[in-house]
Amino acid sequence: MFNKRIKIKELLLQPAGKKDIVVMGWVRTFRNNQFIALNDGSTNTNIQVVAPLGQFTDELLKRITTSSSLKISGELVSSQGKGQSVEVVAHSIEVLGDSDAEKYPLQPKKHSLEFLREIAHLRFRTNTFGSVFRVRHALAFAIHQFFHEKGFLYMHTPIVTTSDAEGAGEMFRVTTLPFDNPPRSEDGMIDFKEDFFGRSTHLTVSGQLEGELGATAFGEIYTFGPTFRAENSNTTRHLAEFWMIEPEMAFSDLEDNMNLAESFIKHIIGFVIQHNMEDLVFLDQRLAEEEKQLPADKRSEMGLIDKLRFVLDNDFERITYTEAIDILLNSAAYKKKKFQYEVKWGIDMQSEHERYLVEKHFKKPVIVTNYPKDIKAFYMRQNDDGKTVAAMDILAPGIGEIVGGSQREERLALLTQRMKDMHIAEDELWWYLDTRRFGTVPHAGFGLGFERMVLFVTGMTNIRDVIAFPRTPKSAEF
RNA sequence: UCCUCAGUAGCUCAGUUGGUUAGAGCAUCUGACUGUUAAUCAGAGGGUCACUGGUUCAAGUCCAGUCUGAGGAGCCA
Repeated sequence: MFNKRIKIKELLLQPAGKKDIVVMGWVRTFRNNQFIALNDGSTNTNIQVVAPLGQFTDELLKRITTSSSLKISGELVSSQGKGQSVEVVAHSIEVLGDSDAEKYPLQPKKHSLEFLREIAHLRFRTNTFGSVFRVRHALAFAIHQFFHEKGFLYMHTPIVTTSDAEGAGEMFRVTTLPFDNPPRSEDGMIDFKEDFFGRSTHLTVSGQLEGELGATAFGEIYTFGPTFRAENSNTTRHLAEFWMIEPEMAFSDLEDNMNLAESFIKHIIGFVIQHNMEDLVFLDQRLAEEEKQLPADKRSEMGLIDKLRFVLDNDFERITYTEAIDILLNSAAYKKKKFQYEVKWGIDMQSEHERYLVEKHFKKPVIVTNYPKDIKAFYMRQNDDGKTVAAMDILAPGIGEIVGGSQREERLALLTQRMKDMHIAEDELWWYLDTRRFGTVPHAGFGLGFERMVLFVTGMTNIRDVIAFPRTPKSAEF
């Protein structure tokens, strides 16, 4: 067996004196021809490996370069140096893989995030991305734990879909037709009957409609999978391929939905605080360092960890859309004409309005409910006032909309009327409407953009830095 | 897609009014040193100034277009 190693995270907790230790990892720095800072990705803290002078040949020592991979056997001793309490004295050093220092792009120095994006295949070997992706993993794990413990069923909804009815955004087409000379029907249109699935297909923009099918049988389900939008969005908050969590609950209304969303967000933040404090401390310091370069009024009032604790310890503010508009209309910012866009009942709130509510007025996450029906999707349940729907968005400081959800319209007649009004073809969604034909129930759900959650928890500011291999317009390297 | 800004060594950047052979720090290489903490000290190598075209006696510098990146907006999660 080759892998008899101890992970560095575990090794650092061991008392000095332990013999016959095997560690493997990649070299971060090699100082003084003696001291190797070795990292294996289990933690940002390196183990210091000491190669006593004279015990190893120059030929071997020359091969210990940044990011070369080593297998070290030795003994754990208390360190004579100041930076660490224990270190490994090497008895043997085996170079598993050389790394040509002249060609290796990462140096033991600070790199810009933009540069690291260009070498996304290697950026995991930096402290920042080490922490980000360990936190990302912990969040994913906590999500499954939360829903599992609540009795939700993890449902895998399809990636390739046939319905383009939801209108959640532009879609990527999936086809095997030759695009230089596709088959055409008599009217000159491309004949998708000849295509692989015998019809037009796309990558999914949401698993919600299929999720509702699951919820109306299992009661409570969630999805957690990749989602695709072919929008030409070039922002720090948008990806063409991103991961989304979409729970759906039968026998639930809008309030149940809000309660679920709030406890869900608190659970996963709590999990990371409990299990990833070392990474959070690093990210907290990184953010503080970053913000030093900003003008004073652009800096956040709280550090990263304080912000997460604050979210955990406080109830989210819950207001209706109508109340939100009133707050905006009565705000000093409005009266001083600080808003670029008009404020009046019926508008789809702009980023500046959401930011005002979250960052200036309430200074915490805000759940806005009961939006005008004209700016929301067809499946949202109509309220008795005839003007609004039972929708809810959760707005987070620095990120904006992090959750979008609603109670769904369970009444067939009202749902089909709404579809007619919005020119959505009923026959394409016959299977969806069957849930309302056979034992319909009040139900609700929401979607949470996973990467936006990772942004919030890590304090990173660009969504391309919290997914391993970002897909954005004109960019799909790796 | 729109607006703004940027692109000079492997990285981060400087480059004056358009004027001789384009600079610095870090990294790399060579040597010295050896309990270092992004080690230190000395020396060396390293450039299609994003690309294409234009103006000019002369362009890294001015103009136009293209590409790429960043920030903001829209769309949204």
